[in-house]
Amino acid sequence: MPRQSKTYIKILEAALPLFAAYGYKGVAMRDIASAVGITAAALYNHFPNKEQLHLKALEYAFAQKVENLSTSLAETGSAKERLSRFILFWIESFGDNVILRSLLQREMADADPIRMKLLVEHVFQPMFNDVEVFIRQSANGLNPHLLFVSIIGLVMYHFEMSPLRKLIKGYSPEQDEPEQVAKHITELIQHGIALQPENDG
Amino acid sequence: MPRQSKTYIKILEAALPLFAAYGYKGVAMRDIASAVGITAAALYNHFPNKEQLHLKALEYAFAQKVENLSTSLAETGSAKERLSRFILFWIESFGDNVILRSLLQREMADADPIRMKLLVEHVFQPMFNDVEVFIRQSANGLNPHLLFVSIIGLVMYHFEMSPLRKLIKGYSPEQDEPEQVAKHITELIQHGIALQPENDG
DNA sequence: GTCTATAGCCGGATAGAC
DNA sequence: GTCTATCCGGCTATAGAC
Repeated sequence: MPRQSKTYIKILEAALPLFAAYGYKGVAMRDIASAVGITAAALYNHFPNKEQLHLKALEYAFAQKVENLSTSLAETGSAKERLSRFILFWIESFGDNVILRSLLQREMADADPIRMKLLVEHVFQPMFNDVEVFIRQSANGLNPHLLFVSIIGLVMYHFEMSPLRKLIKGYSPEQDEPEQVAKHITELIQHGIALQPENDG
Repeated sequence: MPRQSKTYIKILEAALPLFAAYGYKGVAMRDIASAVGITAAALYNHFPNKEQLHLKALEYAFAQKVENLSTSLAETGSAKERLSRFILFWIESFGDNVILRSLLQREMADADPIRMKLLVEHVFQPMFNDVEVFIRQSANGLNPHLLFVSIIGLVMYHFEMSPLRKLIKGYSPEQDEPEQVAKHITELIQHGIALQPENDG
């Protein structure tokens, strides 16, 4: 395949933070162009239209992540260790990374079929494959699919809610620390909240 | 305060599903007007501009929900029952309701301070107040704020991911049933996933 | 491959008749 | 309070010179 030019990559990398912050419709071709240092007309030498530029940018952002998957989730260590690694990987890859997290957030809201397929192929399917066996043997009776979604949601929502959570009374900044979030989630998933047992039959 | 006219309410109710589906920038004043059955110019007899219409629509959508809060979360029953009621309330109010869920999703992505404040005042703060005591006494050592976010995230993400989850291998439609999701979440929060204990000290 | 200039369209908002 | 008509700005995309 033909090697991508340097400008091509520069465009993708300039576009990603803009799409993340303002959404597809909130970003003008002029905005991307000026972030790169060229004019809007020049963009059309590299992409046929805005939609394709957006799609290639998403692909560029998420395809890179796949490579790190299998290596960082190698099947070693205790169940507890592997769970911790999985959670930490999500936090570092998609939670604590404002750009990737916002892109994911906006894509799920728009729910465009083509982009959903892209995300499943590059992120969620490989991820699910890597943890399915682990999840299946660990979870006592819990459906693997549901549990997969639960763990991801547990991670992502802490970061998605960060602009809002700060406004709830009693908030303290330490709750935004990735380490605190990771610890909390790991603890919760492993043991639950231990309600006072009344009739637990 | 002056009573809102019938058309005023009709406009809000016509606008909400549009904003939910296409986002603020994805909806034109002409779109809202034609959904109501009037012209765009007529909208300006009721709202000064698009931004205010949007804000009033959000307020209308979420303010209604507050009233149901305290009644449905009355402080009766066992801890387990109250947890179940809380989870079920979120699922029925914001998860299974495509419009409210999508609105929330898009607002959190945009993170506009004024709208964040609106959501906190009308939804999250009252909700947190209602469950804080309950959460505090139940959770052994877990931070109430973090746990509050965890429970909400656990609920919401199942629904936010629904357009994407269908594409992951091994998906079955029953996983989308609100009852299944509720059961799964309640079970997970209470007991965790029960990893093989190795050194749990 | 980038520029300037511009076509063509769409969207928010206003003016003024009814 | 709603209409028609219209202004104006911003946007995607193209044409053509360099």
